[in-house]
Amino acid sequence: MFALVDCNNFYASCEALFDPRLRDRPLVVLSNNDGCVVARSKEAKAIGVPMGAPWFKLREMTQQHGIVALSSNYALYADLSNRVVEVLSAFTPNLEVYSIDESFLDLTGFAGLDLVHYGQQIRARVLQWLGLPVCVGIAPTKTLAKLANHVAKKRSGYAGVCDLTRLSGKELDTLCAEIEVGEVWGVGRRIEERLSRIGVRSVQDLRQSDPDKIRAQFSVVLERTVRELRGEPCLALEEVAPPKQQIMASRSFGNPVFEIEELREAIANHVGRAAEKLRAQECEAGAVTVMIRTNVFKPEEPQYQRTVTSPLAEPTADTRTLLGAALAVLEGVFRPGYAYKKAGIMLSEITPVAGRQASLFGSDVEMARSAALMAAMDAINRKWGRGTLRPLAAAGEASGWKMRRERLSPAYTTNWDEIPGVSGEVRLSISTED
DNA sequence: TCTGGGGTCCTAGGACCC
DNA sequence: TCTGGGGTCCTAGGACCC
Repeated sequence: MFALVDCNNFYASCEALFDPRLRDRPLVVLSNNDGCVVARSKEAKAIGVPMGAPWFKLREMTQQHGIVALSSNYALYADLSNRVVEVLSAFTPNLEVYSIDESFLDLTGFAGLDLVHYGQQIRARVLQWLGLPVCVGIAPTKTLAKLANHVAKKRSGYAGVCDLTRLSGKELDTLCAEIEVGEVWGVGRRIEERLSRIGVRSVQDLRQSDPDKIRAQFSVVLERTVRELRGEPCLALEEVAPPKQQIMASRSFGNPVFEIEELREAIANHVGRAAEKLRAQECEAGAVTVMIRTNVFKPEEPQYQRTVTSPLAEPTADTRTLLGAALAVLEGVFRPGYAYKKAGIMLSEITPVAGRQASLFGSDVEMARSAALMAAMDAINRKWGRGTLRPLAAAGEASGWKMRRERLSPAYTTNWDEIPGVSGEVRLSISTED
Protein backbone atom coordinates (compact mmCIF):
# COMPACT_ATOMS: atom_id res chain seq x y z
CA MET A 1 0.00 0.00 0.00
CA PHE A 2 1.29 3.42 -1.00
CA ALA A 3 0.48 6.93 0.08
CA LEU A 4 1.47 9.80 -2.16
CA VAL A 5 1.87 13.04 -0.22
CA ASP A 6 1.99 16.12 -2.44
CA CYS A 7 2.34 19.72 -1.29
CA ASN A 8 -0.34 22.06 -2.63
CA ASN A 9 0.98 24.83 -4.89
CA PHE A 10 4.34 24.18 -3.28
CA TYR A 11 6.45 27.17 -4.40
CA ALA A 12 3.58 29.59 -3.93
CA SER A 13 2.86 28.14 -0.47
CA CYS A 14 6.52 28.52 0.54
CA GLU A 15 6.50 32.19 -0.44
CA ALA A 16 3.21 32.95 1.30
CA LEU A 17 4.44 31.20 4.43
CA PHE A 18 6.93 33.98 5.20
CA ASP A 19 5.04 36.89 3.71
CA PRO A 20 1.46 36.95 4.97
CA ARG A 21 0.66 39.82 2.61
CA LEU A 22 0.76 37.27 -0.20
CA ARG A 23 -1.95 35.08 1.28
CA ASP A 24 -5.29 35.10 -0.52
CA ARG A 25 -3.72 36.95 -3.42
CA PRO A 26 -3.09 35.68 -6.93
CA LEU A 27 0.57 34.74 -6.66
CA VAL A 28 2.83 33.18 -9.28
CA VAL A 29 6.43 31.97 -9.10
CA LEU A 30 8.54 32.38 -12.23
CA SER A 31 11.10 30.06 -13.79
CA ASN A 32 14.79 30.94 -13.78
CA ASN A 33 15.50 34.18 -15.60
CA ASP A 34 11.99 35.32 -14.60
CA GLY A 35 10.74 33.64 -17.76
CA CYS A 36 7.63 31.51 -17.35
CA VAL A 37 5.04 30.80 -14.70
CA VAL A 38 6.03 27.56 -12.95
CA ALA A 39 3.76 27.73 -9.89
CA ARG A 40 0.46 29.40 -9.10
CA SER A 41 -1.49 29.99 -5.93
CA LYS A 42 -5.11 28.86 -5.73
CA GLU A 43 -6.19 32.43 -6.48
CA ALA A 44 -3.93 32.67 -9.54
CA LYS A 45 -5.39 29.43 -10.90
CA ALA A 46 -8.89 30.74 -10.25
CA ILE A 47 -8.42 33.80 -12.45
CA GLY A 48 -7.06 31.59 -15.22
CA VAL A 49 -3.29 32.17 -15.22
CA PRO A 50 -2.01 29.32 -17.40
CA MET A 51 0.86 27.09 -16.28
CA GLY A 52 4.02 27.74 -18.28
CA ALA A 53 2.86 31.09 -19.64
CA PRO A 54 5.65 33.60 -20.41
CA TRP A 55 5.46 36.26 -17.75
CA PHE A 56 5.78 39.20 -20.14
CA LYS A 57 2.59 38.09 -21.87
CA LEU A 58 0.60 38.37 -18.66
CA ARG A 59 1.05 42.08 -18.14
CA GLU A 60 -2.52 43.02 -18.89
CA MET A 61 -3.86 40.32 -16.63
CA THR A 62 -1.47 41.43 -13.92
CA GLN A 63 -2.73 44.97 -13.94
CA GLN A 64 -6.32 43.82 -13.95
CA HIS A 65 -6.04 41.37 -11.08
CA GLY A 66 -3.04 42.56 -9.12
CA ILE A 67 -1.03 39.39 -9.61
CA VAL A 68 2.16 39.17 -7.57
CA ALA A 69 5.08 37.48 -9.36
CA LEU A 70 8.25 36.26 -7.64
CA SER A 71 11.53 34.84 -8.93
CA SER A 72 12.26 31.20 -8.09
CA ASN A 73 13.89 30.88 -4.68
CA TYR A 74 15.20 27.33 -4.76
CA ALA A 75 17.24 27.75 -1.58
CA LEU A 76 13.96 28.30 0.25
CA TYR A 77 11.97 25.57 -1.52
CA ALA A 78 14.70 22.94 -1.12
CA ASP A 79 15.07 23.66 2.58
CA LEU A 80 11.33 23.47 3.24
CA SER A 81 11.13 20.34 1.09
CA ASN A 82 13.72 18.66 3.33
CA ARG A 83 11.69 19.61 6.38
CA VAL A 84 8.54 18.09 4.87
CA VAL A 85 10.41 14.84 4.24
CA GLU A 86 11.65 14.87 7.82
CA VAL A 87 8.11 15.19 9.14
CA LEU A 88 6.81 12.49 6.78
CA SER A 89 9.59 10.10 7.79
CA ALA A 90 7.94 9.70 11.18
CA PHE A 91 4.91 8.15 9.51
CA THR A 92 6.63 5.26 7.73
CA PRO A 93 9.93 3.37 7.81
CA ASN A 94 10.12 3.36 4.00
CA LEU A 95 9.85 6.54 1.99
CA GLU A 96 10.74 7.62 -1.53
CA VAL A 97 11.39 11.28 -2.21
CA TYR A 98 9.91 11.52 -5.68
CA SER A 99 10.29 15.24 -6.35
CA ILE A 100 10.78 18.50 -4.51
CA ASP A 101 7.12 18.48 -3.42
CA GLU A 102 6.08 14.80 -3.50
CA SER A 103 6.94 11.66 -1.54
CA PHE A 104 5.67 8.11 -1.70
CA LEU A 105 5.18 6.48 1.71
CA ASP A 106 5.11 2.72 2.04
CA LEU A 107 2.07 1.82 4.14
CA THR A 108 2.38 -1.92 3.67
CA GLY A 109 1.44 -3.63 6.90
CA PHE A 110 -0.60 -0.66 8.10
CA ALA A 111 -3.83 -2.40 7.12
CA GLY A 112 -4.99 -2.50 10.73
CA LEU A 113 -5.05 1.30 10.79
CA ASP A 114 -7.75 3.59 9.52
CA LEU A 115 -5.67 4.93 6.62
CA VAL A 116 -7.94 7.89 5.94
CA HIS A 117 -7.51 8.97 9.54
CA TYR A 118 -3.76 8.36 9.23
CA GLY A 119 -3.70 10.55 6.13
CA GLN A 120 -5.51 13.27 8.04
CA GLN A 121 -2.90 13.08 10.79
CA ILE A 122 -0.15 13.52 8.18
CA ARG A 123 -1.88 16.59 6.76
CA ALA A 124 -2.49 18.11 10.16
CA ARG A 125 1.07 17.63 11.34
CA VAL A 126 2.74 19.06 8.22
CA LEU A 127 0.37 22.01 8.40
CA GLN A 128 0.94 22.64 12.09
CA TRP A 129 4.69 22.10 12.15
CA LEU A 130 5.59 23.71 8.81
CA GLY A 131 2.58 25.75 7.74
CA LEU A 132 2.37 23.96 4.41
CA PRO A 133 -0.82 22.33 3.07
CA VAL A 134 -0.55 18.84 1.58
CA CYS A 135 -2.91 16.26 0.08
CA VAL A 136 -2.68 12.50 0.51
CA GLY A 137 -3.62 9.77 -1.99
CA ILE A 138 -3.71 6.15 -0.84
CA ALA A 139 -3.87 3.04 -3.04
CA PRO A 140 -2.21 -0.33 -3.69
CA THR A 141 -0.04 0.91 -6.62
CA LYS A 142 1.93 4.08 -7.22
CA THR A 143 -0.09 5.03 -10.30
CA LEU A 144 -3.33 4.64 -8.35
CA ALA A 145 -1.88 6.59 -5.42
CA LYS A 146 -1.09 9.44 -7.81
CA LEU A 147 -4.67 9.25 -9.07
CA ALA A 148 -6.00 9.21 -5.52
CA ASN A 149 -3.93 12.30 -4.77
CA HIS A 150 -5.45 14.04 -7.78
CA VAL A 151 -8.92 13.21 -6.44
CA ALA A 152 -7.99 14.41 -2.95
CA LYS A 153 -6.89 17.73 -4.43
CA LYS A 154 -9.76 18.33 -6.81
CA ARG A 155 -12.75 17.09 -4.83
CA SER A 156 -13.46 18.98 -1.66
CA GLY A 157 -15.60 16.14 -0.32
CA TYR A 158 -12.45 14.17 0.43
CA ALA A 159 -10.98 16.86 2.70
CA GLY A 160 -7.51 16.36 1.25
CA VAL A 161 -7.23 12.59 1.76
CA CYS A 162 -8.43 9.94 -0.67
CA ASP A 163 -8.08 6.20 -0.04
CA LEU A 164 -9.17 4.40 -3.18
CA THR A 165 -9.49 1.09 -1.35
CA ARG A 166 -12.40 2.60 0.57
CA LEU A 167 -14.46 2.73 -2.61
CA SER A 168 -16.58 -0.15 -3.87
CA GLY A 169 -15.74 -1.52 -7.31
CA LYS A 170 -18.67 0.32 -8.73
CA GLU A 171 -17.78 3.62 -7.07
CA LEU A 172 -14.24 3.34 -8.41
CA ASP A 173 -15.56 2.66 -11.92
CA THR A 174 -17.76 5.75 -11.75
CA LEU A 175 -14.94 7.92 -10.42
CA CYS A 176 -12.51 6.74 -13.10
CA ALA A 177 -15.09 7.37 -15.82
CA GLU A 178 -15.25 10.99 -14.72
CA ILE A 179 -11.50 11.66 -14.96
CA GLU A 180 -9.75 12.36 -18.25
CA VAL A 181 -7.08 9.88 -19.22
CA GLY A 182 -4.51 12.69 -19.50
CA GLU A 183 -4.54 12.99 -15.70
CA VAL A 184 -2.94 9.57 -15.36
CA TRP A 185 0.73 9.50 -14.35
CA GLY A 186 2.65 8.56 -17.48
CA VAL A 187 0.04 9.75 -19.98
CA GLY A 188 1.25 12.99 -21.51
CA ARG A 189 -0.17 15.10 -24.30
CA ARG A 190 0.98 12.89 -27.18
CA ILE A 191 -0.20 9.61 -25.73
CA GLU A 192 -3.49 11.22 -24.74
CA GLU A 193 -4.07 12.24 -28.37
CA ARG A 194 -3.27 8.79 -29.68
CA LEU A 195 -5.45 7.13 -27.06
CA SER A 196 -8.30 9.44 -27.92
CA ARG A 197 -8.12 8.29 -31.53
CA ILE A 198 -8.79 4.71 -30.49
CA GLY A 199 -11.65 5.78 -28.23
CA VAL A 200 -9.80 5.78 -24.91
CA ARG A 201 -10.72 9.05 -23.21
CA SER A 202 -11.30 8.41 -19.53
CA VAL A 203 -9.23 6.70 -16.88
CA GLN A 204 -11.87 4.01 -16.87
CA ASP A 205 -11.41 3.44 -20.62
CA LEU A 206 -7.69 2.90 -20.06
CA ARG A 207 -8.25 0.59 -17.10
CA GLN A 208 -10.48 -1.57 -19.26
CA SER A 209 -8.00 -1.76 -22.14
CA ASP A 210 -6.18 -5.01 -22.84
CA PRO A 211 -2.59 -4.63 -21.54
CA ASP A 212 -1.18 -6.82 -24.33
CA LYS A 213 -2.84 -4.73 -27.02
CA ILE A 214 -1.64 -1.55 -25.35
CA ARG A 215 1.88 -2.93 -25.34
CA ALA A 216 1.64 -3.80 -29.03
CA GLN A 217 0.18 -0.44 -30.02
CA PHE A 218 2.11 1.78 -27.62
CA SER A 219 4.88 0.48 -25.40
CA VAL A 220 5.76 -1.60 -22.41
CA VAL A 221 5.68 1.62 -20.38
CA LEU A 222 2.01 2.25 -21.03
CA GLU A 223 1.26 -1.44 -20.49
CA ARG A 224 2.63 -1.08 -16.97
CA THR A 225 0.42 1.95 -16.46
CA VAL A 226 -2.67 -0.06 -17.42
CA ARG A 227 -1.70 -2.88 -15.08
CA GLU A 228 -1.05 -0.45 -12.25
CA LEU A 229 -4.45 1.16 -12.80
CA ARG A 230 -5.95 -2.29 -12.40
CA GLY A 231 -4.22 -2.69 -9.06
CA GLU A 232 -1.30 -4.84 -10.20
CA PRO A 233 1.91 -3.26 -8.85
CA CYS A 234 4.62 -2.86 -11.50
CA LEU A 235 6.57 -0.01 -9.92
CA ALA A 236 8.42 -0.45 -6.64
CA LEU A 237 9.30 2.10 -4.00
CA GLU A 238 12.79 3.45 -4.70
CA GLU A 239 14.15 4.54 -1.38
CA VAL A 240 17.67 5.29 -2.49
CA ALA A 241 18.04 7.33 -5.63
CA PRO A 242 20.43 5.63 -8.05
CA PRO A 243 23.44 7.76 -9.01
CA LYS A 244 22.79 10.11 -11.92
CA GLN A 245 23.84 8.93 -15.36
CA GLN A 246 24.06 12.47 -16.64
CA ILE A 247 24.54 15.75 -14.83
CA MET A 248 23.51 18.91 -16.61
CA ALA A 249 24.00 22.55 -15.83
CA SER A 250 22.66 25.18 -18.17
CA ARG A 251 21.10 28.62 -18.01
CA SER A 252 19.52 31.15 -20.28
CA PHE A 253 21.21 34.53 -20.13
CA GLY A 254 19.60 37.61 -18.64
CA ASN A 255 20.87 39.56 -21.67
CA PRO A 256 22.13 38.41 -25.07
CA VAL A 257 25.84 37.57 -25.07
CA PHE A 258 28.16 38.28 -28.02
CA GLU A 259 31.68 37.72 -26.69
CA ILE A 260 33.43 34.44 -26.09
CA GLU A 261 34.83 35.76 -22.79
CA GLU A 262 31.34 35.88 -21.34
CA LEU A 263 30.50 32.43 -22.66
CA ARG A 264 33.70 31.11 -21.05
CA GLU A 265 32.65 32.56 -17.74
CA ALA A 266 29.17 31.01 -17.98
CA ILE A 267 30.55 27.62 -19.03
CA ALA A 268 33.12 27.71 -16.22
CA ASN A 269 30.39 28.33 -13.67
CA HIS A 270 28.28 25.51 -15.08
CA VAL A 271 31.19 23.06 -15.02
CA GLY A 272 31.90 24.05 -11.42
CA ARG A 273 28.34 23.32 -10.33
CA ALA A 274 28.05 20.06 -12.25
CA ALA A 275 31.42 18.78 -11.04
CA GLU A 276 30.41 19.50 -7.46
CA LYS A 277 27.30 17.35 -7.92
CA LEU A 278 29.41 14.67 -9.57
CA ARG A 279 31.74 14.49 -6.57
CA ALA A 280 28.82 14.55 -4.17
CA GLN A 281 27.66 11.24 -5.63
CA GLU A 282 31.27 9.95 -5.55
CA CYS A 283 31.53 9.48 -9.27
CA GLU A 284 33.66 10.50 -12.21
CA ALA A 285 32.67 11.53 -15.73
CA GLY A 286 34.12 10.18 -18.96
CA ALA A 287 32.81 12.87 -21.29
CA VAL A 288 31.86 16.54 -21.29
CA THR A 289 29.28 18.09 -23.61
CA VAL A 290 29.06 21.80 -24.35
CA MET A 291 25.92 23.47 -25.72
CA ILE A 292 25.51 27.04 -26.93
CA ARG A 293 22.57 28.54 -28.76
CA THR A 294 20.98 31.78 -29.90
CA ASN A 295 17.43 32.79 -28.99
CA VAL A 296 15.00 30.29 -30.58
CA PHE A 297 12.14 32.67 -29.93
CA LYS A 298 13.61 35.24 -32.28
CA PRO A 299 13.59 33.47 -35.63
CA GLU A 300 14.08 36.81 -37.38
CA GLU A 301 17.60 36.98 -35.93
CA PRO A 302 20.47 34.84 -37.24
CA GLN A 303 20.27 31.44 -35.55
CA TYR A 304 23.12 29.22 -34.47
CA GLN A 305 23.32 26.29 -32.12
CA ARG A 306 25.95 23.66 -31.51
CA THR A 307 26.22 20.74 -29.12
CA VAL A 308 29.54 18.93 -29.05
CA THR A 309 30.76 16.15 -26.79
CA SER A 310 34.40 15.71 -25.86
CA PRO A 311 35.46 12.28 -24.59
CA LEU A 312 38.10 12.38 -21.86
CA ALA A 313 41.26 10.28 -21.89
CA GLU A 314 40.14 8.84 -18.58
CA PRO A 315 37.27 9.53 -16.21
CA THR A 316 37.75 12.35 -13.75
CA ALA A 317 35.92 14.45 -11.17
CA ASP A 318 38.50 17.24 -11.18
CA THR A 319 36.90 20.57 -12.05
CA ARG A 320 40.11 21.73 -13.71
CA THR A 321 40.29 18.82 -16.15
CA LEU A 322 36.58 18.95 -16.93
CA LEU A 323 36.77 22.69 -17.43
CA GLY A 324 39.81 22.41 -19.71
CA ALA A 325 37.91 19.99 -21.94
CA ALA A 326 34.79 22.16 -21.94
CA LEU A 327 36.65 25.35 -22.81
CA ALA A 328 38.49 23.60 -25.65
CA VAL A 329 35.13 22.56 -27.10
CA LEU A 330 33.82 26.10 -26.68
CA GLU A 331 36.74 27.52 -28.67
CA GLY A 332 35.84 25.15 -31.47
CA VAL A 333 32.12 25.82 -31.62
CA PHE A 334 32.05 29.56 -30.97
CA ARG A 335 31.17 31.73 -33.97
CA PRO A 336 31.40 35.49 -33.61
CA GLY A 337 28.53 37.74 -34.62
CA TYR A 338 25.69 35.88 -32.98
CA ALA A 339 23.53 36.93 -30.04
CA TYR A 340 23.82 33.94 -27.73
CA LYS A 341 20.96 33.31 -25.33
CA LYS A 342 21.89 30.10 -23.58
CA ALA A 343 24.88 27.95 -22.70
CA GLY A 344 25.13 24.68 -20.87
CA ILE A 345 27.27 21.66 -20.18
CA MET A 346 26.57 18.02 -19.52
CA LEU A 347 28.71 15.39 -17.80
CA SER A 348 28.14 11.83 -18.99
CA GLU A 349 29.67 8.35 -18.99
CA ILE A 350 29.48 8.58 -15.24
CA THR A 351 31.07 5.82 -13.16
CA PRO A 352 31.66 5.36 -9.43
CA VAL A 353 35.12 6.33 -8.18
CA ALA A 354 35.12 3.12 -6.15
CA GLY A 355 35.24 0.89 -9.22
CA ARG A 356 37.91 2.86 -10.97
CA GLN A 357 40.41 1.05 -13.12
CA ALA A 358 44.05 1.88 -12.51
CA SER A 359 45.44 4.23 -15.09
CA LEU A 360 48.08 3.15 -17.58
CA PHE A 361 49.62 6.59 -17.91
CA GLY A 362 48.48 8.76 -15.00
CA SER A 363 50.24 8.91 -11.68
CA ASP A 364 48.65 7.81 -8.43
CA VAL A 365 50.23 10.76 -6.68
CA GLU A 366 48.59 13.20 -9.07
CA MET A 367 45.24 11.53 -8.58
CA ALA A 368 45.49 11.68 -4.81
CA ARG A 369 46.44 15.36 -4.97
CA SER A 370 43.49 16.09 -7.24
CA ALA A 371 41.04 14.31 -4.94
CA ALA A 372 42.39 16.12 -1.89
CA LEU A 373 42.20 19.51 -3.60
CA MET A 374 38.63 18.95 -4.77
CA ALA A 375 37.59 17.73 -1.33
CA ALA A 376 39.08 20.86 0.25
CA MET A 377 37.36 23.11 -2.27
CA ASP A 378 33.98 21.45 -1.70
CA ALA A 379 34.38 21.70 2.08
CA ILE A 380 35.21 25.40 1.89
CA ASN A 381 32.28 26.11 -0.40
CA ARG A 382 29.94 24.17 1.87
CA LYS A 383 31.04 26.19 4.84
CA TRP A 384 31.42 29.64 3.33
CA GLY A 385 28.90 29.51 0.52
CA ARG A 386 28.84 28.41 -3.09
CA GLY A 387 31.42 30.12 -5.25
CA THR A 388 33.78 31.06 -2.43
CA LEU A 389 36.44 29.02 -4.24
CA ARG A 390 36.01 28.63 -7.97
CA PRO A 391 38.05 28.31 -11.13
CA LEU A 392 39.64 31.55 -12.30
CA ALA A 393 37.73 31.35 -15.57
CA ALA A 394 34.47 31.48 -13.59
CA ALA A 395 35.43 34.53 -11.60
CA GLY A 396 35.38 37.26 -14.26
CA GLU A 397 33.56 40.54 -14.11
CA ALA A 398 31.17 39.92 -16.98
CA SER A 399 27.57 39.84 -15.87
CA GLY A 400 25.51 39.85 -19.05
CA TRP A 401 25.23 36.05 -18.95
CA LYS A 402 23.82 35.99 -15.43
CA MET A 403 20.17 35.20 -15.10
CA ARG A 404 17.54 37.71 -14.24
CA ARG A 405 16.10 37.38 -10.76
CA GLU A 406 14.49 40.69 -10.09
CA ARG A 407 11.77 39.52 -7.75
CA LEU A 408 13.67 37.23 -5.42
CA SER A 409 12.41 36.77 -1.89
CA PRO A 410 14.91 36.37 1.00
CA ALA A 411 16.54 33.05 1.86
CA TYR A 412 14.42 33.06 5.02
CA THR A 413 15.60 29.70 6.34
CA THR A 414 19.12 29.20 5.00
CA ASN A 415 20.99 32.48 5.41
CA TRP A 416 21.69 34.07 8.81
CA ASP A 417 21.46 37.52 7.29
CA GLU A 418 18.04 36.95 5.83
CA ILE A 419 16.18 35.33 8.69
CA PRO A 420 12.95 37.22 9.22
CA GLY A 421 12.75 39.41 12.32
CA VAL A 422 9.72 39.87 14.52
CA SER A 423 8.86 43.09 16.26
CA GLY A 424 6.00 44.50 18.30
CA GLU A 425 3.61 42.56 20.45
CA VAL A 426 3.43 38.90 19.65
CA ARG A 427 0.71 36.58 20.84
CA LEU A 428 1.18 32.92 20.32
CA SER A 429 -1.68 30.51 20.15
CA ILE A 430 -0.89 26.86 20.15
CA SER A 431 -3.26 24.36 18.68
CA THR A 432 -3.51 20.96 20.31
CA GLU A 433 -5.50 19.50 17.45
CA ASP A 434 -2.73 17.12 16.40
C1' DT B 1 12.46 44.08 -23.54
C1' DC B 2 10.59 39.64 -22.28
C1' DT B 3 9.64 32.33 -23.46
C1' DG B 4 13.30 27.29 -17.49
C1' DG B 5 16.17 23.56 -16.04
C1' DG B 6 16.71 19.46 -14.92
C1' DG B 7 16.18 14.23 -15.62
C1' DT B 8 14.64 9.03 -17.16
C1' DC B 9 13.32 5.18 -20.15
C1' DC B 10 12.18 2.96 -24.53
C1' DT B 11 12.40 2.01 -29.53
C1' DA B 12 13.99 1.75 -34.18
C1' DG B 13 17.50 1.41 -37.27
C1' DG B 14 22.20 1.01 -38.74
C1' DA B 15 26.66 -1.09 -38.35
C1' DC B 16 29.05 -4.73 -37.12
C1' DC B 17 30.31 -9.61 -35.37
C1' DC B 18 30.56 -14.94 -36.11
C1' DT C 1 15.37 -21.18 -59.44
C1' DC C 2 17.93 -20.53 -55.25
C1' DT C 3 21.37 -16.15 -50.79
C1' DG C 4 20.82 -17.89 -42.75
C1' DG C 5 20.42 -17.12 -38.15
C1' DG C 6 21.59 -15.09 -34.10
C1' DG C 7 23.50 -11.58 -31.64
C1' DT C 8 25.62 -6.75 -29.61
C1' DC C 9 26.45 -1.92 -29.49
C1' DC C 10 25.55 2.76 -30.59
C1' DT C 11 22.81 6.80 -31.77
C1' DA C 12 18.93 9.63 -32.55
C1' DG C 13 14.57 10.63 -31.53
C1' DG C 14 10.40 10.45 -28.98
C1' DA C 15 7.86 10.20 -24.96
C1' DC C 16 7.31 11.08 -20.18
C1' DC C 17 8.08 13.36 -15.31
C1' DC C 18 8.54 17.58 -11.95
